[in-house]
Order: sequence, then C-alpha cells, then structure tokens
Amino acid sequence: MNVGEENIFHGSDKRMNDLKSIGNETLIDLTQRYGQAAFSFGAGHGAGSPGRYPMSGASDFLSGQTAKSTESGGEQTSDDDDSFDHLDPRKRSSAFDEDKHSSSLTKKPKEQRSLRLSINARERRRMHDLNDALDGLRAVIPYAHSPSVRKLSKIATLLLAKNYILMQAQALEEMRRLVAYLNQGQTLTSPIPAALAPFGQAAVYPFSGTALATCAEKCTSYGGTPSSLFKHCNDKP
DNA sequence: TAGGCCATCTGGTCCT
DNA sequence: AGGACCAGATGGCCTA
Repeated sequence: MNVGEENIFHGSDKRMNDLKSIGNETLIDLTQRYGQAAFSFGAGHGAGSPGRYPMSGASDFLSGQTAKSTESGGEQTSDDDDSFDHLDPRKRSSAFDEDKHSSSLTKKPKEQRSLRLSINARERRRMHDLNDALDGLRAVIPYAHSPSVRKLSKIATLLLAKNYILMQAQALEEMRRLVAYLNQGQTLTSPIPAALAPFGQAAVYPFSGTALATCAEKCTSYGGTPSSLFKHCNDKP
C-alpha cells in the first residue's frame, strides 16, 4: 500500500479492511447497498445492459472539471464567503461553531482573525471543488443513479472507479485479442481459444449473450467514433 | 445508541 | 508572503 492509500484508509480498521478488499464480490455488496441496477458489468451479471450506464458522460468529465477549476480559481476571496446564508443547516452549524469559538479568538488581532476566515473560506472552496469532482466521477461510473438510492460514499466512489477502470482495461485488452484472432481469418462459430480468455472471462467479461451480440455490444459501447477495427460489425444487421 | 459519513475548522508543511 | 495541500479534531445527521 502506498502513502496515498494509507491516508485514505486512516479510519477504523474494520472499515479499512472492508474497503481494501473491494473486488467483484464487493461490487455485489455495493450493489445491494446502493441499488440492484448497479454493477451489472462483470461478476456474472450477464443480463445487464451496457447502455444503461452513463458512460457517454465520460468524455465531458475532464473538460467539465477543467472549466470548473478555472471558474473556482477566479472566485473572489473576500470574507463574504463566510456568510452563512448560503450554507445548509449542517454547514451552518459548523459555521456557527466558528462564531461560538470566536470568543477566544477575539483576543487575537483583527487582522489575524480576518486572515483565518479567508483561509477557512479558501479551504471550503477547495473541498467543494473536490466534492464536485467526486460527483463527476459518480456520474460516469456504473451504479444506480436514483433519488431513492443512497449516493456512493467518497471512499466507495474512488474504489469503485478504480475497479471500473481496471475492468475496462481488461475488457479492452480482451477485445484486442479477439480482433487479432478474427483478423487471422477465424470465425466466431468456433469456440474461443483459451488463449483469448487469459483473465478468466466468466468473471470479468462485461458483455453477455451470443458471440455476435457480444461483437455488436462492443462496437456500440466502445466509443462514439467507430473504429476501423469494427468495420465487420457495421456491415452486419 | 453506536457507527458511518460528512462538512468545517485549524495548524502545519510545501511550493511558487 | 500567499496559496495549495494535508491530516487531525470536532460536531451534526442518518441509519441499523
């Protein structure tokens, strides 16, 4: 475990162990916690429909965040950000706590107090930007997005995203092998050689159904720009 | 009621 | 010097 992960898991041991071991089995667990519609890729959720996932938003994510960062970077840094009217009750209570504690701070010079408020406001904005980024991440990873379904926690979002990236990479690699195999003049009617499923296809393969359906699913799921690699699929009904 | 999750404050450290 | 980043502390809300 690297330093970053150590920092992430500075919570209770139980929680840390729960999250460190996140894998396909954990995806199922998260499915139960956050909604049955989630995580139907891989792990034997063969009936899942790839089109359900908001993957089309992935390309917008980076650009969106860039715009957001630029925008937040241009925010004014006055102490107006410490006004309470824009805060929800939870935030307001903490803000009032700051006021409550201010009795001890009144002994400090006014300038220091003002500086402290400015730093607090900056930190709040930073954390809000971080949360916006996490929301963007939640929007592009597969779990049930519904008002009746609890939002993924921060740590669950990060771990699920990591697993999702790994699974996508595996699927892509497997597809490349499949394309190479097809380019050698073989047909899909023959069983797929074991060499094409080095990752344990049943466990990680994100598509289900027949070989032809799999091919079509892949072509439609892997990108808005049709690759020349999949011309053979476009020619078929 | 305990535990999980979160927002916020705060002081320290590093970087520009 | 000022800003970004980080981690610890604190307290509130929610759920099992």
